[in-house]
Amino acid sequence: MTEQVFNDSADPNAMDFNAIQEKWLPIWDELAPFRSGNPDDLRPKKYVLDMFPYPSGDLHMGHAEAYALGDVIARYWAHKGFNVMHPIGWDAFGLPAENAAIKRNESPAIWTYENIAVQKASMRRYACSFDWDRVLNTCDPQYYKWNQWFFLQMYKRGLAYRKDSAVNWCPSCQTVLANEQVVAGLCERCDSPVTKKKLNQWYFKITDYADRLLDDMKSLEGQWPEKVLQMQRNWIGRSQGAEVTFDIEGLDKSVVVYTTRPDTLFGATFFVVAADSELAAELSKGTGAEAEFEKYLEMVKATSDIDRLATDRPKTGVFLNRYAINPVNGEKLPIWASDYVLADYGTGAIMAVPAHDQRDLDFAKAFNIPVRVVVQSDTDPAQTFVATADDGPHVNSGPLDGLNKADAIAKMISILEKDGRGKPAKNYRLRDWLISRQRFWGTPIPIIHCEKCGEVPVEESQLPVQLPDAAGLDLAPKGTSPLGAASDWVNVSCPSCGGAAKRDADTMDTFVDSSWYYMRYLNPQLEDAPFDPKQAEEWLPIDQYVGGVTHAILHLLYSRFFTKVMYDMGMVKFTEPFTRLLNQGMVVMDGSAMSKSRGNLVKLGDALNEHGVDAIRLTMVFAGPPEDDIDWADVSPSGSKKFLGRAFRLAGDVSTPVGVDFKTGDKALRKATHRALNDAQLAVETYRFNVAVARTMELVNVTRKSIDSGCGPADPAVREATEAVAIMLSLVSPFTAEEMWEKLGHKPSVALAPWPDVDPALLVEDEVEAIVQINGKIKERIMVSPNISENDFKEMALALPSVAGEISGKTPKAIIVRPPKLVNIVLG
RNA sequence: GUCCGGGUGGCGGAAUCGGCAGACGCGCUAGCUUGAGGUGCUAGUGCCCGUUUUAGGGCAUGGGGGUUCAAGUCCCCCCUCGGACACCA
Repeated sequence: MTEQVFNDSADPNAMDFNAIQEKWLPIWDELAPFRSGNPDDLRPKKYVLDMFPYPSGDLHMGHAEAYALGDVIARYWAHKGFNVMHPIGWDAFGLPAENAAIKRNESPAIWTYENIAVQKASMRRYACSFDWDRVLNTCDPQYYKWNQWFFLQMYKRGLAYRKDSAVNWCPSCQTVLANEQVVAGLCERCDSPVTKKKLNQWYFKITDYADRLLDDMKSLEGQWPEKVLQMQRNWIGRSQGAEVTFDIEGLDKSVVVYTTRPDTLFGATFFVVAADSELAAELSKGTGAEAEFEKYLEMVKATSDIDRLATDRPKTGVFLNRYAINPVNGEKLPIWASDYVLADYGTGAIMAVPAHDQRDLDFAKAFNIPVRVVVQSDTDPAQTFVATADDGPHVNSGPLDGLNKADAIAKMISILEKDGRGKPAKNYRLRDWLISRQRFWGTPIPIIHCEKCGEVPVEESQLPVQLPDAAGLDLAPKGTSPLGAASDWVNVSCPSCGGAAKRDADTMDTFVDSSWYYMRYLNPQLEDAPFDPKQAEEWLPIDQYVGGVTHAILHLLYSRFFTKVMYDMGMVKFTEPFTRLLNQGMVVMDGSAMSKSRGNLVKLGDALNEHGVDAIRLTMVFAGPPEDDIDWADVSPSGSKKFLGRAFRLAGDVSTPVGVDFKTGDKALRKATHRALNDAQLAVETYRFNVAVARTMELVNVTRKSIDSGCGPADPAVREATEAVAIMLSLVSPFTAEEMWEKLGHKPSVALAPWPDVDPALLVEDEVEAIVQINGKIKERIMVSPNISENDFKEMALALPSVAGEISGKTPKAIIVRPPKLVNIVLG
């Protein structure tokens, strides 16, 4: 409301941002400058993609930053003559819609489509350069049909399977979670402590692709943030080592362990099996230790995941009254059960080498188990209780004595292989992707369970398996899918035998939806395939992906997996979906994340009402490097607005007609213009958008000076500069740029104006400032030709009176000459 | 604990190769414009010392060391902040 009071409507050069927003939006709707589907379009293609939003309420400041940055890139490539595809859609399945539906007692679809409409209107207002002909919603049956289709292809290829397993269970959401959705023992969505539950669930076999997911990252190096690559590497967690087979004393059975340090086998002094493994139960039988073991196991089961993850948790365990035989020296190693060994990693059993593994040492200390050093080092783990992991000569290790780590590992593996007691092995942290969810608002799993025939896939011709009407269904979380109660829907006849059967009532993890959505944008309406392979060949892979780092593992890993599966199916010819990735930072307030509860929430709508779309976009882009967080307390939208006014006023001052020959214009201003264009394009291409804006500001400043106290408004160079400003500014603040473009006498839209060619001749300076140093201290500044010869430069420096005076009598020790930048005379 | 990033004025941040540290902006100060200003414009603004008109000098990119004619940039050690992972054998 302050706006009306201070709105300077008397000044004909002032901009009323509300008016120009209202003016241009309908014109842009009409012109659709970012439509990318024209088959006759011969421009080379670029695919720029922003991560699609989840439709929970209106857009917020975070969206505003991400979309401003994506827009700079998309608009830039359009100016550079590319046919840019920049689509948007909605990640529309998921829990918030379902929770809202429960609260409002209506279908999740209503809430979802309402929010989509709100967000879509905000995106239009925000001048996002989206291609509105390509929109998709993942909750539309035309979309999720293809989730089901992909599921069936996975199933055919043995990549979708069901198994019984202790899965992560969120007691609050009442559904299972993928490993990736458990953060520090808590549910990613609601922060409730996650528990374990034995369930039969569907998985995608992402572990089959572990090596490729890891190795193919080579091609992403330098294109993706190193941080994201590192996180994915850690998540996949490949390790190299060996499997070693131990016999069990008194049992006709052997147990295999996985170790990364087979070279320390002579240092093993005990043996541990995961307390919650089948193996532990089996080994404890008939030893007299069963009762002890059962008691311990109960305790372990009662321990929550967060407690298990506590850093300094003391080691616990129970001796099973059994011994494993060390295959290299025949020693008897006591077998313990403990929860520090995980049942689902490696083989669930380990050889314990306390001298060289901290966890084993902690355990040995707790239970008074001997420590035997087999790799020499300065400190003694038995005394310091710090395990040594350094390289060094092996001792107490028979044939390995004297060898270093690498040689000892190789030798031990060859010894074990010869005896048939072991072999090289790899292990991964990555687990298969659990995709079943016990909730309503998701893609139904296209499987029918028949008592006679088992699991029967739905015929492809019968897809989509549509969600039933939510009306009459109880969506409240209760541990089993609400779909199970939709009797008309769930009861079907078996496609195989025709007998009574039931649909699988679970729905898919919504990350399935987002694993391939970027391909659907090619033909969102296509009916007989997920996408047109010809279009895929033209547009994919994505040239530039923009989104938050929160998806560093989940979405980006799953998408890479899907792409590789599609490659194997012959559907696409590339193996990585996202060629370049930009992770924008967050918008925070006073150092912490904005939230209603903290009371530091800035509403995007309020910010736009107060400062206008252009100023907010400019503020987002100019605040700093895109990867860094923006603290809204540190930035100045009113400063942005002021600059936009300055830029806009240039257009009003230009007095030459459209088409005037720039070549006759003021040379200094022309140079500034071409320098700015050159620097800005380089900056945009290297994600230094804030620097591109700074160069635009500089050009505005020198143009102002030229008009007021230089060549004057009638000089053609002023038009050239102002047109360049309009085009550079259109990346960030399209309304102002469009208004300038019109004032300059051009037809809309400035978005379609080609980026002016930079004249290399104008980038060359006639004279540059050089510095003359004596002993590294600046003495003089002189103007020299940029291609001055080394000798001329040196002579010129030495001839300077002040320099000559200082040298007089002394012989310089060295004269460093770097034309045309500096001369450094070292007197010593 | 392990692995990644960072640390530059009062603030956000610039700085292809090692070559003028602090671009651009915010804020601040003074002045002009204005009935008024939260507008516009002009000038100034890293820190310290010095300068009656006449002026220059020193110190500065978390700290310490090193390489170099020359270091924000390269090397070593340390401090510190942030993020990710966290019993993965």
